[in-house]
Amino acid sequence: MTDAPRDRTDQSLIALRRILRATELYSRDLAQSAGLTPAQLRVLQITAARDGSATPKALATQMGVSQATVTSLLDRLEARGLAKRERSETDRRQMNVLLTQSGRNAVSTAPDALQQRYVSAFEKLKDWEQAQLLASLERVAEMLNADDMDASPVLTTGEIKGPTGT
Amino acid sequence: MTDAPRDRTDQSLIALRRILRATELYSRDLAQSAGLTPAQLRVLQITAARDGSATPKALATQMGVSQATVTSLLDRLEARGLAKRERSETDRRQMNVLLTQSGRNAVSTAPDALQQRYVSAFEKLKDWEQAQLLASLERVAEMLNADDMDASPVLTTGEIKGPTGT
DNA sequence: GCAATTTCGTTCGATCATCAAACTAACCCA
DNA sequence: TGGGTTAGTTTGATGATCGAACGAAATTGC
Repeated sequence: MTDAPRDRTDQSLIALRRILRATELYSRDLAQSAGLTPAQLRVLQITAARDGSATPKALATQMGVSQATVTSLLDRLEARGLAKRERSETDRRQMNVLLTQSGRNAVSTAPDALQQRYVSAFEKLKDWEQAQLLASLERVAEMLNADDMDASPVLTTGEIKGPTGT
Repeated sequence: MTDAPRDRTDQSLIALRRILRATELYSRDLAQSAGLTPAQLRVLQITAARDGSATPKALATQMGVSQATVTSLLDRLEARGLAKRERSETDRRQMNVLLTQSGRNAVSTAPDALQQRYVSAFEKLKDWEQAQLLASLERVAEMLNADDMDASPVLTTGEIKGPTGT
């Protein structure tokens, strides 16, 4: 009973962990090389990816942290002149987070190392290999995501799935 | 409707990010459900995986954090009776980190949710699909790990080296 | 054998991330 | 108009993380 098909499950888990580990360690170096913390860089990246504008709420949701945390991250980024806040015109409760020129610089100065490395390797693959890899990754993502974990930038009205029910 | 024939590279990156995101958010819930922080849980898990004994140095290396950080994590775990430290006999500079019964409990009480979810899905796949998925994951892990995982410098706009010399 | 060096872990001081709870301001609905 | 809801902040607390300085043990050089 040593190496049954069980083995494959384990191996795939190990591979998955290697992927996670590599990217995690990477993201730290990456942020550091831009003089930022991982969390701060993520705020900038997400904002940049959203066309340079985002609300704290959206950031909190997408990052999976509380709004209070986002406030504190924004405070720091603003203090360093990487982002700025502006009241929304249409809904004056909301703030629009905008990147400054410095902020945009920081984002492009810190190219996503994971992305770079991965992309260059991916594009060296043969066509059918790419297709295969893509299918596999999507499958894994599905397997992990199961339910709709919110990948959408837009806010969905409705309650927040919180395990703590009051 | 959703996607125009987007580039495969992009799509695979998106899938990869979904994987990372899912696992990251997951690991937080997971640790919390065990009354621990993610970092603390990882110390316990790594120690458990090493047969219940590890040195701070080894933990620091594997986790990718400084030794000082490990010291502080161990202080907390020890204070809560989840782990304990013992001087090594063979090399009295070293400490052996050991799990207490509580510590072992905590590890098994916090089943790796990611693992659970993934495993059950994986094992539902057809045999050839499993093989395919495994191959793909290992490939991606390779792509990310690349032999020279050194803290690569910043930018390097444009050209990207390909040290894929097997 | 002994001084110099390296390795292992800790302490200290500082910065940052993170949260919950309480709070303000704005929106919305009836 | 007022009650309920939503967006964001403030506050106070805990924890993760690091670098630098440190002590102790091992290793190396000679």
